[in-house]
Amino acid sequence: MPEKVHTHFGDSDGESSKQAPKPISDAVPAEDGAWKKRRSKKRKRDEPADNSQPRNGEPIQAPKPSPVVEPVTQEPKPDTKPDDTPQPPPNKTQVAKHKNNFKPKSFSDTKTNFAPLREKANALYELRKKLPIFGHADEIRQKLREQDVMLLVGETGSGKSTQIPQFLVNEFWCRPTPAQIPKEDGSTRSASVGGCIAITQPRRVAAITLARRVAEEMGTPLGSSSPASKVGYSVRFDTSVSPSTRVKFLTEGMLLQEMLHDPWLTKYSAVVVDEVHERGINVDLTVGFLRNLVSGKKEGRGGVPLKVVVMSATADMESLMGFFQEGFKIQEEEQKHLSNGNSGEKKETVKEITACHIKGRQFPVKTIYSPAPVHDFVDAALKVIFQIHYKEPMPGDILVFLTGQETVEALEQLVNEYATGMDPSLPRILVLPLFAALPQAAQQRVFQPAPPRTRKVILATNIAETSVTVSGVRYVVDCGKAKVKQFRTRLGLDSLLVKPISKSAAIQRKGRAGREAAGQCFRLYTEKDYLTLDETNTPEILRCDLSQALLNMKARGVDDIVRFPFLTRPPREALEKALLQLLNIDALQDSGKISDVGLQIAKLPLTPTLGRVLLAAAENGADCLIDVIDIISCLSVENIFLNTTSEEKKEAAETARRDLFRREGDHLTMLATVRAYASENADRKAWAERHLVSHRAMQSVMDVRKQLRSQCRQAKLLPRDDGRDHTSDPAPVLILQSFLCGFGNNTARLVPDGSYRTVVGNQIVAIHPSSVLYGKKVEAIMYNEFVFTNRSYARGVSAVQMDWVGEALAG
DNA sequence: GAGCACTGC
Repeated sequence: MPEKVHTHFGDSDGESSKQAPKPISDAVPAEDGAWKKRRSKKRKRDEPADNSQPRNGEPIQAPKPSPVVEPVTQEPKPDTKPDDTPQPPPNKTQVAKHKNNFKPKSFSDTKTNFAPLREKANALYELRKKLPIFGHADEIRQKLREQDVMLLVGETGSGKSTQIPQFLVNEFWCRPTPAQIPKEDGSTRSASVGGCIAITQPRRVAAITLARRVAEEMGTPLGSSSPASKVGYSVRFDTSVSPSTRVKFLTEGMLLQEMLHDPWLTKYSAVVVDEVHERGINVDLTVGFLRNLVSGKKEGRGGVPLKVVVMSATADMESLMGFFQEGFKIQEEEQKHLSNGNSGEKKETVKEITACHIKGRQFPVKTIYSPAPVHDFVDAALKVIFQIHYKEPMPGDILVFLTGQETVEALEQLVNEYATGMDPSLPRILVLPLFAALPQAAQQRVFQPAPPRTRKVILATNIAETSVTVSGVRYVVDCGKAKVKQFRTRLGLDSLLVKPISKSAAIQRKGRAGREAAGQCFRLYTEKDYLTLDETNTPEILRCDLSQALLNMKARGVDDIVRFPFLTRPPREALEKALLQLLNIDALQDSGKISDVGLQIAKLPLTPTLGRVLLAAAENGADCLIDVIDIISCLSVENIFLNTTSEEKKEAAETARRDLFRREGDHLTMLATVRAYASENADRKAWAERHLVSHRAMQSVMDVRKQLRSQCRQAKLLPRDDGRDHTSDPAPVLILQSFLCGFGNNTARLVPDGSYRTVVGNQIVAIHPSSVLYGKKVEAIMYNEFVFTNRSYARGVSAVQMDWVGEALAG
């Protein structure tokens, strides 16, 4: 019997609310967790026929003009006479010389006429002047003339990501500088150092969007569209730069990759590290290497300084300050040590790290806590959604943060159910789910404006916290939880668990309500609970398998891992485990130095284990390698098989996929799928739809495959001109044995009670239901992933023989 | 009987 539900949400800010909350619809569920019982009638969500989706699974992008143009509330300040006005267009003769195959992008029509670009830039300049950061331009320039390291806290909406590079690009220190660089034999060579600014981003879309925006603001074409382009970007599978590039946006991974070849970053005068607060493992490595660079002697740069700007949205700058100061202190002590006894020498001025805090432009967001602890946040969210809908004026969409697909779909169904019983005089409700596994076209619906008299209710996972901005949101409902992946060193297994978020994540979620107007954030937890949350997110470096990070460091000559400047030092146990794993796959010599195998693996865009598999396959011949590359490509993208959620489709899917399934397991099934997809020359998209295979995922697979093949050709693991179609039958035994070279530890054998137990550690493990071997009993299995969700699952599973496992483990 | 979010010459 549905009870009458009253709004429990008090107003925590002490501001008196205008009126007492009204009771909301009678039609709100009574029992806790009622949604859990409704899961049986899930509706289908298969990849729709749509040709407009971007290629290679590029994350969704809101169709908004730019990531930085914020609503303007203040009067423009008097003109500050900046010296970074848009550049005059480069002369036409220069452009005309390069007539051949520049990828025409959005600037194709302006290849020889930059006037429109300039006009646009001039118009944008008016907007730039109003950004909160704009008034700080001179201060920032001045500080960086004197110091090499700057920490910059810029709240959301401050404009830091687009403006900082433009403030700096015309500084005197930002020009290419002739330098003498010592060679190994003691002589020197002349080279030019600097001239470019790099700005790192954690995500690909962000790097590309920002580059596009800054190019517009600077009145220059983007990337490779013209040789005169001053702004470019570089992300995996897509690099767009020109000989004149001065400002380059890149992903952190890309900068790390560049550092493998150019450890002194000689192209750059400055590196701007953006979004440090997100603390992905790549950003930790980046700042570690950068600290070594700025506090060292810079011999590889011929002494030319590198400016480093570290930017964050949260004010936790103290640890970063200490981090860079420690680097300078160590350097100073070393110098003191060297010049010992020479006390008359003038002491160099102590280097300082400057800091700058820029207020953001956000509208106020009122926080409303739950007065009592919430047991079922799906149920609580349902009530709050209708409370908002009944009480609050239009317009104003609602963004609800949930933990995963399951809770999103459950709440979706509930909201739709109760919305049908609503008073028809009320505005309608449009429920839109949003999570990464959702097909592109369904994700795009979130960005379309709501029909008239309709309120959008977006039910999202963490994807909406950082990766995606939805406009129109004035109300945020935050369940206070998120799924977090945690690597457990001792068990060698990943867990995906629902955990409370951090304060800074809670603030981030709340901020999503104040981007366009004043908003409200309903927290489905008490204020007391909020106060007990961690300040910041746990850095990824404490939560993941470190073997790839360590191999990266070793490949850059960091032999003593313990002395590496970690922003947060991982526990010794985790480091040791990673070292052991690298030793196991022969990536390291017994001395701890990197081996030739290790060096080869480090250059591959793969985890060390997958890299090892690739090298092992190469030893089994080119045919085997070609096949293993196909499989590895599948393993390094999202699931290639679509979920078949509806009953009718399920049977059709089984039939359609039957010719792809291989009894050897998931690996050979993936191979069959890639081969069939690749040999489909007529219409791959239709083929994918027929077989319920994700076309988006397969496009990424083809990108990775192409990249890996080309790298293997370069490394002479594959013959140069292997243009011919690969048609020989696969050799399952060789393929699986190659995989065992990397995954020998990821094996389990069937025990008499019918369950599988790991060969190393004797732990119980179940085959994941997504596997073709689900429910099958074989002598032994090898798997790519060992994950704990509700129980321990092996994912990416193939049948193997125990004697192969023995051989692989014996080395 | 199941899928937080990112990323890589």
